Amino acid sequence: MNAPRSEFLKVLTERGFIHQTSDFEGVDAAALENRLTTYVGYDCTGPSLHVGHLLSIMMLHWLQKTGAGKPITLMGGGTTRVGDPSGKDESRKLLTVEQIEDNKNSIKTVFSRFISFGDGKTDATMVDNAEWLTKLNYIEFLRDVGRHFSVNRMLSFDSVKLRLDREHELSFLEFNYMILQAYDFVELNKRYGCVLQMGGSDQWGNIVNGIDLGRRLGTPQLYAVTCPLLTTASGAKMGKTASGAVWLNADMLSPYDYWQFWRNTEDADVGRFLKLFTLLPMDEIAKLGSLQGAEINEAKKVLATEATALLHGREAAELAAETAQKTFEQGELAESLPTIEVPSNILKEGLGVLTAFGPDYAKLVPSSSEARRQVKSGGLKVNDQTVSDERASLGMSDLTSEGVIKLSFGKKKHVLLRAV
RNA sequence: GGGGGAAUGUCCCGAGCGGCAAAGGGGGCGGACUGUAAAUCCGCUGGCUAUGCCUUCGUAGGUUCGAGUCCUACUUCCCCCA
Repeated sequence: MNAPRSEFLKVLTERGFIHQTSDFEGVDAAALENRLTTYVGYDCTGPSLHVGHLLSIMMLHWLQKTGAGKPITLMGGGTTRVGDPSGKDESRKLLTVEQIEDNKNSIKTVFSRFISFGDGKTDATMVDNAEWLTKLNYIEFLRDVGRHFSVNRMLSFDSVKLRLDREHELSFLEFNYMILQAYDFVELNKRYGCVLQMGGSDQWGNIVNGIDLGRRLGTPQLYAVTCPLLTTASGAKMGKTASGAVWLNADMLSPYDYWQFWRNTEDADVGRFLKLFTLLPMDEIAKLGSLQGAEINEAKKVLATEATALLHGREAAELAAETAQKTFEQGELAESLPTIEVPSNILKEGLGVLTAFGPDYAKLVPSSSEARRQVKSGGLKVNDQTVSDERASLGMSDLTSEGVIKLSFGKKKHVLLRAV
């Protein structure tokens, strides 16, 4: 792999986005000529994307910023009805068409934070593969596209092999997923002149299938670029918190919690994440990354604020930083912590601690039983006092002078109950 | 087509003479130590209106006071013989 000549690949390479490329020089050349129309596909399996998707979104961001080409965000309105078997042990429950539509609309909102849409040459476009996939005619499709796929070869792909090796069911429906994704690539080439597909490294096989299909169907040369699968330095899959995935939609995960997620990055990951998830110049990142010992906390704060600012805006990021500073460094009560409203008449009657921490109110623990266990191990606090009696109840007298009750789970997770 | 084996706690792997909320790991969570880090050590790891009740061992029935455990059928997978 020679040094890239295009700004686009230079940025991607030095920031650590690239896992594999099908033809580095080819992509480089297309980027130099600013004709690197590129797509990334997003399934509509959930109501929000999560940090795992962020890498590919950032790649589209750089694509646009360096002027290398036009970004296309492909919503998998059609493919989600089939379900990608990659990396999963079991097939997902089939989502209804309505659910998929809802998810799609909810997911869509995030992209405009990172790339700008419009009609200009490098403005991004959003398309939905339901547009063409739902209109396919089975027999025609088999004859035109299906004949180019070898089942022998399909069986050798990891996404399929994993299921077979583990003796798990793989339905014919899912087996078709890679064919549809390959077809998407070709279709996007025809419609938009798209020549590059990017995605996570688990998508490599699917993307290469698209390139092969394109060659057989006579498209210009297509390319693949994949980014590494995100793991933390200690090997854990990245993107999970106590309360689930690290969502990108603000209504699924507050900017404060999002900031916290980045703030808790492992030491060894700080430099890498700054390169991937912020737009800070490389020399500044190098400076931050070289901090040692406790000083590295400063770099983590920068990472948290910059990453949050990208997604939720500068103002929300700084508020989150400030909230964290009050809560963690000054030990004060920050009123900007995530807040749950509780009708005052419920407080007057007394609200059981277990219930208050549970899924009906603070949502800090998933069940009363879990709350009970946490009381035993000293993990729950009310107004910074460890809860020792699981039968205690919260009342109006627990309200602080600010009119709230601070509930804490562990050392890091805090929620305010506010009487209304 | 015939014969033999397997499916376990809805994160994963995996023990389980008929008395089982079910051994042991991994992962996760909490506590201690720290720097809101890692490593290490300790505890927890089905739900609930909770000294009790309810739901869990591929699916559906059956035997039994009692079934993850025995029987029958079905589903899926693996191995051997054709």
